[in-house]
Amino acid sequence: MVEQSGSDAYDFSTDAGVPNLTPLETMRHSAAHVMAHAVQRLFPGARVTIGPAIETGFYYDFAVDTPFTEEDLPKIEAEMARIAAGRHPFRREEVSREEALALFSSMGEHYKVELLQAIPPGQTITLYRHDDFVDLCRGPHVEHTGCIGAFKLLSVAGAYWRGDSRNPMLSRIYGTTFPTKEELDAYLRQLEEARRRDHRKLGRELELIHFEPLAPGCAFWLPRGAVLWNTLSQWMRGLLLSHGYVEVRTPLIFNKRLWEISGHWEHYQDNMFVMEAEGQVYGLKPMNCPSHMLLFGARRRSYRELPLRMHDQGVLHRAEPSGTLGGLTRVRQFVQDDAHLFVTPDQVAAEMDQLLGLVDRVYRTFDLRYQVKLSTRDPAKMMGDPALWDRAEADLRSTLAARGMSYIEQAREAAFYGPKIDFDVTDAIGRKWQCATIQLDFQIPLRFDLTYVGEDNAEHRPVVIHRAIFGSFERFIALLIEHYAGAFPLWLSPVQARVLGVSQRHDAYVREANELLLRHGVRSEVDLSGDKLGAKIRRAQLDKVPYMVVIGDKEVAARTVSPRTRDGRQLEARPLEVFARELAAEAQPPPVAD
RNA sequence: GCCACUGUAGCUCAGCGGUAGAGCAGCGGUUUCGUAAACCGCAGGUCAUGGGUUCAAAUCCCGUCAGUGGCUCCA
Repeated sequence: MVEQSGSDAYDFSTDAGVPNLTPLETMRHSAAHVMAHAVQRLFPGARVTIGPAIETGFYYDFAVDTPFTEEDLPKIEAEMARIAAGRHPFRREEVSREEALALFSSMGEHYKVELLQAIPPGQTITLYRHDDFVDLCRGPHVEHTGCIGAFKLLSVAGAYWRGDSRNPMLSRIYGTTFPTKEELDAYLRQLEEARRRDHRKLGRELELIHFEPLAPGCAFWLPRGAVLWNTLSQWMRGLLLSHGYVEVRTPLIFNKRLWEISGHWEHYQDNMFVMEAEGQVYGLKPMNCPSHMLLFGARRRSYRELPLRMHDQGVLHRAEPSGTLGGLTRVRQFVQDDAHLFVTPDQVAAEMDQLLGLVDRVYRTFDLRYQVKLSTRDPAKMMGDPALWDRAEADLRSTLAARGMSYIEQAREAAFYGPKIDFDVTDAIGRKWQCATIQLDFQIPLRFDLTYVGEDNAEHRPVVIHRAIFGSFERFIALLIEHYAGAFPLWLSPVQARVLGVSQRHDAYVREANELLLRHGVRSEVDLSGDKLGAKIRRAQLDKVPYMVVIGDKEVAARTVSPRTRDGRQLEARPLEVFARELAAEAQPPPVAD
């Protein structure tokens, strides 16, 4: 439901200054204090830890013997309301480290003691008090507890202390607050609205996808979902082939020895599906790169072949932990619009530029907004030649800048094998999902001992770029379903037209019109139910069919059709042939090149 | 994997210790109807699953599976 923001008001280790909270964040953070106060009144054993404002509200993590349940929330809300009504002023207090340690030790707040010990020497330590509650906190806060706005507690969750799964699990309560009741209600309504366009709900209602408990994390694609998939898959092929890619198809199952070469066996065995046959151990591929490395290395390669752009829509499997699965956004079986580019170091910048253009073209085609993240080296775990890293990171920054793309840079977030650029898209309920990704890899060519023969007749090491634009078809389609709320643009619509007769007397011409549309390549179907036209229209609307083709006495007599659009417009009657040609033309996919 | 919650007909949900219900969808019939729901009838469920408590369990307890919201993870 909520995304942890980067601005943790208690993270003393990374920010020496006073946090610069917006008024809304200040109010939310103060609400977190009031919630902690309420919790400690109701649950005297609860120990406080941290409780920041986040993008959608606030949370507070508590150490308790028995975790909170949702039934506890109304009680806590009621107690918060009492504290708010008391209008207790927030009081800031600077104390010495010793005073603070003594205070929190005496209170048994050992998590606060641990936080205190992490504060760098010389930094001012502040307490914030209201009524009889005290918390270690940098502030700022609102004037008094009456100023925390219209609040609501939303959910409980487990969360590891300091975000580390080796640490104890704390009990987190999420809440939100807004300056006015109206804004809070608007937010809650917006959450409701978002649930209506959830791809899991629409995917079922529109008969796109299906799941079975016997195949957790693996989607069935129903006929209409399969149309979506195939349409996107073909369009992507066209786009990539027109940009100098070649397509390959590679095996799903490889001998364990391949995974030992690639390093997966050592690091990611637990996330792989492993099987055995005739005494040999095999693994289902979790990614395509090793197969592509084998293909590149299968014969001598010349510099004249580079850049070599190898596309593969192969099926991948990852044994994701059960607790992380969800709808189409996190699955165990998926397909990426994957490619590996084999390039010389000199070609990196130009390839990056082409890729950024491709990514932008694709996301503009679907009106999807994305956020760009550049991840640069972590000196502690980077491998390879630092000069190569220097140049690659500089290339990435300059190509991003040259295209005028705004991005956030995340230092130390790169993989050990090279820097990367990720593109995040937000789903209906505000969660961010990584879709497109561009990753430089200096290590894998080494592991597979890949070389090409240069102009100088000597062997050279290529650089590999892993890249996907949709990311996975599964996740991308989930986001498209939510983005369009199931009302796909014509070229993607699983059903583009449905032919509806006013009465069953018109059935013969209804069938004829449908067949003509099909022959023109339009994805058309008929509604031959005995229902009245109104009911057929209603059903087509709910199915989000772009064109309803109405046929009655007039149309039969004149050999015309009367189209109605999904957005309720009634178009003028026109000859059947004319409509079929118009629709076929309008249903063409967007161009893949200018 | 960890924390919390949920699992009743294809879908949405009611029932919450006395032995299963509605609407929609489906099927049959009547109606032949011009732009978001015609009418009548029928059928459909070992109440996720395995165990336990009880005279009696969909209802209470435990295990398992799956889903949902988070946390960790996402090469």
